[in-house]
Amino acid sequence: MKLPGKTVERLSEYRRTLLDCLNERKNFIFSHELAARLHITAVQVRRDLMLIGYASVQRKGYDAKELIDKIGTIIDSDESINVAIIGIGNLGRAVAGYFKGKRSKLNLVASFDTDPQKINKVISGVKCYPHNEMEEIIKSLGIKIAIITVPADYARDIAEEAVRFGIKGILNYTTVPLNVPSWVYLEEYDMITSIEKVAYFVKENTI
Amino acid sequence: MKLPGKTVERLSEYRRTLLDCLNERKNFIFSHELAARLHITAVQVRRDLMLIGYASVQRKGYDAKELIDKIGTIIDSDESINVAIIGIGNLGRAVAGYFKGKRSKLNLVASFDTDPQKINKVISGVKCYPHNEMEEIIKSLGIKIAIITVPADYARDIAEEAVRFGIKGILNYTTVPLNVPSWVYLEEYDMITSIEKVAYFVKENTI
DNA sequence: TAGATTGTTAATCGATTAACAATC
DNA sequence: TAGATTGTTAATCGATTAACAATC
Repeated sequence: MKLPGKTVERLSEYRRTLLDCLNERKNFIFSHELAARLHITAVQVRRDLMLIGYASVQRKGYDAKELIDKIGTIIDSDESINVAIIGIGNLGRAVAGYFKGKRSKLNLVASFDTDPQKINKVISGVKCYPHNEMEEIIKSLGIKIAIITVPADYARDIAEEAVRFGIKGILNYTTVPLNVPSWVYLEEYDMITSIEKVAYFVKENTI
Repeated sequence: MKLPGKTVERLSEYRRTLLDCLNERKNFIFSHELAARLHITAVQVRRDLMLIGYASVQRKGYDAKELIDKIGTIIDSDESINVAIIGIGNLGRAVAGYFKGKRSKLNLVASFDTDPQKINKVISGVKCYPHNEMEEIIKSLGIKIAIITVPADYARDIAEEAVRFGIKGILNYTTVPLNVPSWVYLEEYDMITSIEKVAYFVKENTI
């Protein structure tokens, strides 16, 4: 089932919001409550859940536990997926932090760097391997997703290598747009763009 | 002139690509060349530039220097805008790094944290102030934009304070959706969502 | 000239929202 | 029951792409 990208993003957010609900001992939630927590509309919630074929319990709302499981069957893989962070500087460590304590289908199993100070140490909970062992480690651990947080100048080469070694999905946090073959899924995020966008709309709002 | 958000994002990217061109001593660029570097279509480039009213030099393409200036008049403010990073952990430091050496209208002038180890030190090129001086510093320096990189549990309170002290735009990197008044521009980015999205489409591509 | 490139309108695509009958 | 909530279709909105006349 190939869902719209935006729906996939929201499903990820629904799931985490529902986990919060469970922590609050709130086991059922109405569409408008879920919507309010995420600052979207109730219609959007219902439409997304319609797309994945989940129905509420009438008069009680959505069963948080059930819906969490349902979302899992849609967006998670059957087996766990191994992930690597390439470039374990400040940004890489920040990203690594998000994996800590999260038991999910996504396992952060390696990081790569060229700094001798970092190599073979455990940084932010994950072992850092030298760049020249990338091929071996990616293949032996079956790593499928790479998060690229290297300095801009290395981004293109690193991505090309990662793809050659078998990576199937890339999350690119460098400011360099990457070129990947069609069978590799690429998601790019550029912090500078975001900051400039905020500045633009602040300006427009105050005119 | 209120441009579509997506166009604003691309203008930011055009500008940086054009700066690369100048560094390569490439002073003129055709729409399809600019498009190729960003992996978008030439039509999109031309349409965006149409929206800001920039015309090419026939047969030579766009004048990089001129277009950079033109984009500046559209997306930059007249005066510089002061920015603060709230929470100078790994992510905060990574973001701070993007400001280094960039001479733009956006000045990173302060960071805030509660860790006594960090307070009153210069971290990643910017002085870190204690959390309890936020009001004073935001007001005295006229800080207009806050980048929030604190742990999730503090996000809501920090945002509420920032808004109360005069912040007009927020870039939220925590996983907590924020509630802000309508006159504050809010941009949110959630790394977990992005990673899960990549995992979903990798799965769908390989089915 | 012929071919490449452009700016702009119209058409298409995709995502959000409005409307509403059905349920409890 | 009356009111709240739901799932789903149709309408709207916004963004991208196709089409094309104009320029050099």
